[in-house]
Amino acid sequence: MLLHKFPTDHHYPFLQNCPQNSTDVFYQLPPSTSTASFYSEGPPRFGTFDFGSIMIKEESSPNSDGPRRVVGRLRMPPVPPKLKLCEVCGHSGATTHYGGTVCGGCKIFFSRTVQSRKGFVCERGGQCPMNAGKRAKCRACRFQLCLKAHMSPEEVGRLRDMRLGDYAPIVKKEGTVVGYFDESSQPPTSLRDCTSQIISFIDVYNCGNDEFEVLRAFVNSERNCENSAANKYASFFPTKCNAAMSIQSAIDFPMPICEKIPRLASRSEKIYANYSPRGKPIVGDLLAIGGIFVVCGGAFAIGL
Amino acid sequence: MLLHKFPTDHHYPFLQNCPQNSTDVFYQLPPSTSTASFYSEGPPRFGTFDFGSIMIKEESSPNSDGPRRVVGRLRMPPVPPKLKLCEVCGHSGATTHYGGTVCGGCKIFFSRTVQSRKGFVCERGGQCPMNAGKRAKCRACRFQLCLKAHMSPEEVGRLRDMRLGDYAPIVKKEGTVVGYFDESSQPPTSLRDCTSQIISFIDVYNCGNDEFEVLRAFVNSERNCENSAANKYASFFPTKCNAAMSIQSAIDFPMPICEKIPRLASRSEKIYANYSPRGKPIVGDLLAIGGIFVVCGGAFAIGL
DNA sequence: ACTGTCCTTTAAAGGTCAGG
DNA sequence: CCTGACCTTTAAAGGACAGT
Ligand SMILES: [Zn+2]
Ligand SMILES: [Zn+2]
Ligand SMILES: [Zn+2]
Ligand SMILES: [Zn+2]
Repeated sequence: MLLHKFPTDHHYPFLQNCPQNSTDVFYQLPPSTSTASFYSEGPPRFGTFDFGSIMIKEESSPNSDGPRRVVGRLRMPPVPPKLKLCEVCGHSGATTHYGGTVCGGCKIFFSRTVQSRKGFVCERGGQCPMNAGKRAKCRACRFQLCLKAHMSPEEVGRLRDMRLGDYAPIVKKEGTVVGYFDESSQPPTSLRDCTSQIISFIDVYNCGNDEFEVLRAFVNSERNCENSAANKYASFFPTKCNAAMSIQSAIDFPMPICEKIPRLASRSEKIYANYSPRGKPIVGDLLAIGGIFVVCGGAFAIGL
Repeated sequence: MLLHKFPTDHHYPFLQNCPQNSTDVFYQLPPSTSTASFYSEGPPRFGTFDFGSIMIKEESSPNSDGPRRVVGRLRMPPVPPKLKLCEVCGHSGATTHYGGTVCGGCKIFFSRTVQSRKGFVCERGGQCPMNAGKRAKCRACRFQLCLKAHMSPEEVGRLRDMRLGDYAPIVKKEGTVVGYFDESSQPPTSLRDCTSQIISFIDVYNCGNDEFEVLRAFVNSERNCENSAANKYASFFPTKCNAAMSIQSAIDFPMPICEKIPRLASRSEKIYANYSPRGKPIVGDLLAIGGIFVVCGGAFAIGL
């Protein structure tokens, strides 16, 4: 039996009922005050209006029976944790991860899947039932549900990219999850299928010169194609890098825009570069061949 | 000219130089290792490949002269901090706050300005010089520069809203900073001007049913209008709250959608609600009068 | 090798308070 | 009052490790 924490990370064990009307109600002083952290001392008390360690600095009408005004160190008011359900597996205690409201297990599953650059194919038609017990049964269906929950592959690696100074905030757009296939459709295995997918993607977003979206299309495509033909084609090209090219340029002048970097690079910079499907870090994973891009970082090639 | 759409600068600074080959290079062990935090001991050393407190768990060929493989606790590699300049005042050491790259002073200035719901008018034509020494001289110009730096008023209060469970991630759109006036234009004082600004805004975003965008328009407008007529009109209406209405509904059936809440409420929940110019928390600051909305939370009314 | 829980670290929001 | 340095708190990313 696995242990489950409710909720996973953050518990706000504080008052549940807030006053209901707007007549002036001032905080009553607790019998004793301390400067210790409000959040770290003693068991939580519910149903009462307990402000623990509020520091009193000023009082009006100090010995009247009327309300007293509390000024000074007022911590953010406690709120009961709203237990949300994981949008992938339905598990309780979900919080926001990579753009979706998911549990800790689905969080780490998504992160690892994106970083490994693996693609999965459901063996049962792409309609596997998903719950806390069955979520690990089919990785293809689980990942598809992650995407449907609006988890963003490009969020994986954000923290590393920020430290390297290469992070640019993601501008979310409506209907972001495009380019992945429906779970009901078969993954493409032909060059034609992949190409049309990319074209559709570019069409939808009208962003032919935006490398970021291009990368997204590749990452998406990668996930749905056979991992064969590997890096066979990489050796045909020189290793000079140039990712600052548009799709049109790549089509007009097919050329490699990176070299392959092994999955487990030997220098940490390379490892991190390999992890990030966004901006600078992705450089090292793309090739343009014959007018189409080929993702090869994870021993992968579209069609061909 | 009323509307000013700021240019979007989402550069994706792609690579200039990539490593040229992928020969295996393994980490060399440092002379001594410790389990203390890599980040907390001593100044970071740059330009060398120093892994500080890596815990060694496994080595291949332990006493050969060849490369050694390091496995286990690998901390994120240190990177030199990139000192950025504040986009408002030019001060060094800026980091990301409310969507802009600004210094600590401009961060807190922006937060307080948004929360106070005050509007400023430059007394010198809106072109005041701005640097670390002069930034406090003109709040109008400073705030305008904050907006130009893409700081978002709706980011203020995000943390409080998340704790209350009312936070919805902001979907950024192109040219988000619309609805504020140029510093070179005069703030509107007529109902006509304000209305046309709002209409333009709705036009641009095609989001007539999106309360969030409506609120943004109001906050923007509020900042550029006379703070007169105060809450005069609030008393004309009952105090029932209802923010779940569309613009069209408000125009078709003018009605109050909130009650006024005093600036310094006596209950912390209301204080926080009053702080947040976004989503649910704003309830308490809006009135619909005669088909137009009026922001009155901070003793404010549009035109009229 | 994959999973999931626990824990650390990071970026950024928010609170405090002395100085003006 | 307003300002800004300094500090705390939060949400979420990332790392580690034991279980399977
Ligand atoms: Zn889940
Ligand atoms: Zn399946
Ligand atoms: Zn500044
Ligand atoms: Zn000015």
